[in-house]
Amino acid sequence: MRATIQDVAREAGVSVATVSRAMRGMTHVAEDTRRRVLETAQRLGYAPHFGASSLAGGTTGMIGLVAPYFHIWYASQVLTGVEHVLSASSRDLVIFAGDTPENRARFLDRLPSLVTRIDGLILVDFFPNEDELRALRESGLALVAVGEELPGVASISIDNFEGAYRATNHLIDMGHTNIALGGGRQLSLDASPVLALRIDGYRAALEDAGLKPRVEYDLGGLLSSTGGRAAIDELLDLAEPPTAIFFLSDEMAMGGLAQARRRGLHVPSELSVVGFDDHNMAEAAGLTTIRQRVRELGVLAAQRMVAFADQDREGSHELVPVELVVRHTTSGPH
Amino acid sequence: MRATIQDVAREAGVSVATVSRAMRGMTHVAEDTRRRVLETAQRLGYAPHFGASSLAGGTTGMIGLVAPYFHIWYASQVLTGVEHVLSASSRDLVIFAGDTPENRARFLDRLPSLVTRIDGLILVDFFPNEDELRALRESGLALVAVGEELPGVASISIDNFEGAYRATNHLIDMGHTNIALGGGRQLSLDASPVLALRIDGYRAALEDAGLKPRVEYDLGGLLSSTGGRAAIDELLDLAEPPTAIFFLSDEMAMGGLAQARRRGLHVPSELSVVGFDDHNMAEAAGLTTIRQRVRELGVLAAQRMVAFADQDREGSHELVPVELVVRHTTSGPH
DNA sequence: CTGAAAGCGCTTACAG
DNA sequence: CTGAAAGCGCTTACAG
Repeated sequence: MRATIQDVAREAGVSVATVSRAMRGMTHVAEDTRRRVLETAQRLGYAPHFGASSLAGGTTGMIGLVAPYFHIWYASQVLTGVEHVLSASSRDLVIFAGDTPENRARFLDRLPSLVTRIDGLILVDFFPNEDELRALRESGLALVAVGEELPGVASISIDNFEGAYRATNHLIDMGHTNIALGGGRQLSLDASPVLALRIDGYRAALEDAGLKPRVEYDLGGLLSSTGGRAAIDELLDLAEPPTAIFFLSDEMAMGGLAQARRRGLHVPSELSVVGFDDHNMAEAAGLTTIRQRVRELGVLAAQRMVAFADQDREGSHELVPVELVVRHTTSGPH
Repeated sequence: MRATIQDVAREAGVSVATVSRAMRGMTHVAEDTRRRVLETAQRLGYAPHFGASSLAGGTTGMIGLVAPYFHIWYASQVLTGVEHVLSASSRDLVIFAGDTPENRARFLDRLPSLVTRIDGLILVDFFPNEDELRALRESGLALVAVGEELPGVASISIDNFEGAYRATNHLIDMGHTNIALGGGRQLSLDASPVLALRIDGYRAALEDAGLKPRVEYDLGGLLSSTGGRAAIDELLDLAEPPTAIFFLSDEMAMGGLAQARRRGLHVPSELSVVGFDDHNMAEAAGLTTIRQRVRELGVLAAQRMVAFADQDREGSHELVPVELVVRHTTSGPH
């Protein structure tokens, strides 16, 4: 049988109220009493009943996190960052996947039932529309968004525009004028403000250098290694192939790198390649890329969430800087 | 204000007991009544209070999962598999990281308090020692282990021995006799039965083919891309370099591939390479490897856990088969 | 600093 | 099929 607060109270010769106070480190408990209670609890293997605490206290100490997936590099990095902070402050993490539209809808439907399960919710790349955002707000949960700026809610993201600008600029600095964008031709940009920002950054860099973006240099393909392969194939079919390509993600870039090699295109002498992410395989691939410290996004989000417990919730946006990492896939054009 | 079961009962003109039964789909409720209750609940936006339910009912509908990390390929794949199944059966997933010895200890210490938070626990690559296993058992939580066989607990893993055997055998079939093992010189094998099994598989394949394992062919390095680089460097320093290498993981193999290329060693003509995992970047790299369907491990574990709710818990071990995927990094020796 | 008591919102026998 | 009531194990004013 589990020991209850009653058992501890009896054994320690105090009331349950005192046990409750002592266990939670509240003030106004004599040191002597506290010691005795803690000792007794330890001896009986007592741990408060979670449900009873949350019913009586109104708080759960659990934080939720929704992300599209967990098996992709980005989300898994955020997850680890969040987990570290939360476990250090002895909160637990409940995760929800919102991969398909149905799962998202189901998740949103469950919001009312989540309110008694978690104290706050971290949204990773959630990109809610107005209705969804309203539902989220009305839930009353503490909210932190990572990966996007959400009006009125605390949010954290990297500077996507700046990252893409720098990647492109690095290529321009090396003398390239014909620079393609791997993944630039996307089906639905509305769904991902992140990609839209990167594409804008690429364009801005070109324009600031007096270069004209060319439609045929916006290459298709998903941001995966398969997409990178497709982009390279498309590039090789161009009448005037570019001398450099900026891929919107490292996985895509690495897929592109492999395909370029396969098709006999030497990198960087015939084609310079820049990625985006600094994926954990990027160093091995020698890939020049934009490093985004994703784990840190998770850390900051969790810290923000933990801070909510104390002070009140402010909805400001925080931008984490990115960094250009030059490795071996870029050089001047020949 | 949240609506409570009282509110619904009053509005629907029934008792709270009836609301409770109707909401949970229990039998012995008139269809008419149920409809009315559900409608009212819907209208009031009622959702049962989680803490109250678990306090009164004794069950939480939450499942825990511990893994060393979540940002590594393997764990994140398992996680996604588990999440899919659990969310489909409307259970929630709470995650715990046991990366450092301190975190493991902390996690184990919290076991008594977890009992009222979760109904069951999925252990991913946990490798508990006897004491830890006893603590786990005594918690009374439903247990499922993935990645290892745990005496007396339901467990699921791939056939590590067989996978390594096949990888090595593929190399032997192609005519290689000098086959190195990337990652074969590990510091502490006790900690990872998984690696021990793979190493055994490699040795067994050699011996079955009448080949002698050579100590100097057990290459050091962690199972990461950095480790792969180190292994290749070590290999190139050997007096009689092997013509093939089996890496204990794909990330390691990909790191090795990159380093081989950098040092001017052509794959596969000068060195054949086989990995283990079928990591999502392996296809792009053209890497011949052993595919382990990790996501499926997660699916099976979660299904097993869900089944526990109904029937009783049986502690059998389930082996998920692996598969050799031949791509472009292997050929005969020259 | 400490205790008695109400209350949190459910579920579950027990009757009917 | 339905309801009244006890009970789950805490926390929190309120007194003292």
